[in-house]
Amino acid sequence: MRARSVWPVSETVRPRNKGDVPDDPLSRLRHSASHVMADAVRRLRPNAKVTIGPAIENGFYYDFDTEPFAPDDIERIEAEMAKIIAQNLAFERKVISRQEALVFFEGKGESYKVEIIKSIPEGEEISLYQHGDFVDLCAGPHVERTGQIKAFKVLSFAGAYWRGDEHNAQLQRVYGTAFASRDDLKAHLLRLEEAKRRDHRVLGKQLDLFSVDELVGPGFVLWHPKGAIVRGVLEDLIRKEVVKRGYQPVYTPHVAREQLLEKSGHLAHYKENLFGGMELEGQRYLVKPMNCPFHVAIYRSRLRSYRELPVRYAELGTVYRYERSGVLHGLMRVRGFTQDDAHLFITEDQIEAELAACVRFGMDVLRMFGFEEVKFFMATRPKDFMGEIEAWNRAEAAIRRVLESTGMPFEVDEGGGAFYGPKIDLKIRDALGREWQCTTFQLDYQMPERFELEYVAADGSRQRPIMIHRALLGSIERFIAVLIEHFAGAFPIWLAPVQARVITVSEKAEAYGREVEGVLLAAGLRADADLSADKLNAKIRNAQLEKIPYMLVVGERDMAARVVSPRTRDGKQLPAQPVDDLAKTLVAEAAVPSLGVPNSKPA
RNA sequence: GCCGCCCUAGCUCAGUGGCAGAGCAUCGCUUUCGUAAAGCGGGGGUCCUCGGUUCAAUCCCGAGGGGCGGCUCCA
Repeated sequence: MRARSVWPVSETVRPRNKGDVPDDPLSRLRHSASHVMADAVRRLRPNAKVTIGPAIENGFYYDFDTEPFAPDDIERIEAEMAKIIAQNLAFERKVISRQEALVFFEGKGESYKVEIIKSIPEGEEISLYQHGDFVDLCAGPHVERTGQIKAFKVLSFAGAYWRGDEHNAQLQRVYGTAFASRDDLKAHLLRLEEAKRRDHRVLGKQLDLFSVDELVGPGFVLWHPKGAIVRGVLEDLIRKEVVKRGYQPVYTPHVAREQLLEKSGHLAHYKENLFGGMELEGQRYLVKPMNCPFHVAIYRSRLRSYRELPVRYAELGTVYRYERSGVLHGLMRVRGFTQDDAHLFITEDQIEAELAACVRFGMDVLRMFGFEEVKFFMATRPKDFMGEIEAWNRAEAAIRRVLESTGMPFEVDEGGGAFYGPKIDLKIRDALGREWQCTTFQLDYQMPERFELEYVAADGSRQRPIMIHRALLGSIERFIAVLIEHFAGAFPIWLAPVQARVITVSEKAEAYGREVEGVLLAAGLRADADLSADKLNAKIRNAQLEKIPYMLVVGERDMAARVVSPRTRDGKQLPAQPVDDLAKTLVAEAAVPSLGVPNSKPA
């Protein structure tokens, strides 16, 4: 907003102490850029009301109450910002009383600012920041002068709700970013382009991995043959590892009576996410949103002894959850997905050993994909929790001990737990430095209680087991999306839908090409042959675009010498060699990694 | 769900209130070729759906469907 008078110069760059306001130089720069942007928008649209404009992880945004922006507003706002920056105005800070602040912003008609002031606790300092004519309620800190903002960019517009609540006014958000140098900005914009290039939705189409069909329904994934191979490899791997570690595979139905989910508590806590209620013969049925109640049903199918605990049921369970249409996103956020799920039924004194084994298992699996950098998170009791606080405290203490015993640093996500128990989450870091949470281990005292699960203890008494819900990859769909983006579509050979393609130089080598393909297939490799009338260069190009790890060129020369001329997708040509030799090499290289032995390099 | 933008050939995308276009792919023919696109020719469209305005709608308006960017990293 404009002020006629300029505040007396006081401290400029001084943050007020407030825990969650970041105060690194870059955040300061970006927050200052957001003020400049707000000023620019106000110059273009004097009636726009300002709200908030924080620095965020890779830039900043500012929310306005104004008419929606159009794409070409980006340039206009940038041009206006450039002027403000060229003026090299000083950022000035002033502390005023609550009353002065209210009068000032009410006078400007800045109702959002008034609301913010009213929400500031009594006794806290209220400060204004001004550059030129633009004054904003702001805790700071800021840079000294607008001229210090040397590299910025307005990125996009979006709708956002006041205070993030959809019951509140719809605001217009402008996203931007700023960096200390033009080179840094350029690098960031390149990263954004790279992320776009790796978008699993784009690659999924290009590589013919999967699709989502309007007729089938949004959020429901169709796995094409090539995507199905990737998924199959993952599922086989999980099935094998799970058995090695003492789990028992089970299968459960996709639909169940409403009572099951009522008993599990899902109906009460998950109602808005439940898919399709149907009524048949006077019974109400629901599509399963989680596997746990079904595994519980197996557990309670007969009396259990302490001797058989821990009981570990594993299932690649497909679940359906209704997600609001606006949040669906490729394979990342869908309405039907498969979890590499498992439920462990254990005694209280098995908690630590089992959780520790889970953590090891998770780390081993993640390492197979080359995810070495893993962060640990502990999520504690949320607001809408079920059960007794004492049980929660015991569970949280156990989790803490396990995490501490691993020697790995971990962060605590207060209130981030599920409604039935606290959890451990693992986050991986992909080739672009983005973090993804896939692996999760959740302790649950509630479900056994609700279903009155029991086991007979050594002294003959009936005791209640504790459950651990765990998923390593999480949702297979989402995990594959992460893999696609991590590898930029160039899967390591053990995951590649086609591992080797035979490319004939001309029709003259067709029969030999088929023979070579046969040898590869017989060796257990996923191979095919391009016998089309395309020229060699075109065939190579197609194989490159499909990101096939090995191309085996066969022409008359190779045919005569009974060899193949291999080329890798990195563009390297390997010496011509007998097919059997190469097949052996490839089989070894394509072996599915096991026990945490990595066999993957990110693209 | 909400706000904005988008929906044209299998794919990527031009375009117009009055015959609907390109490149790639596909099909046919020619070429028989040595490491990232051979040449020529043919076929291919309810311009997302429904309704309205108009002499006339792919285009303008409305509703619906689908997609994309977002929707508290708080003054």
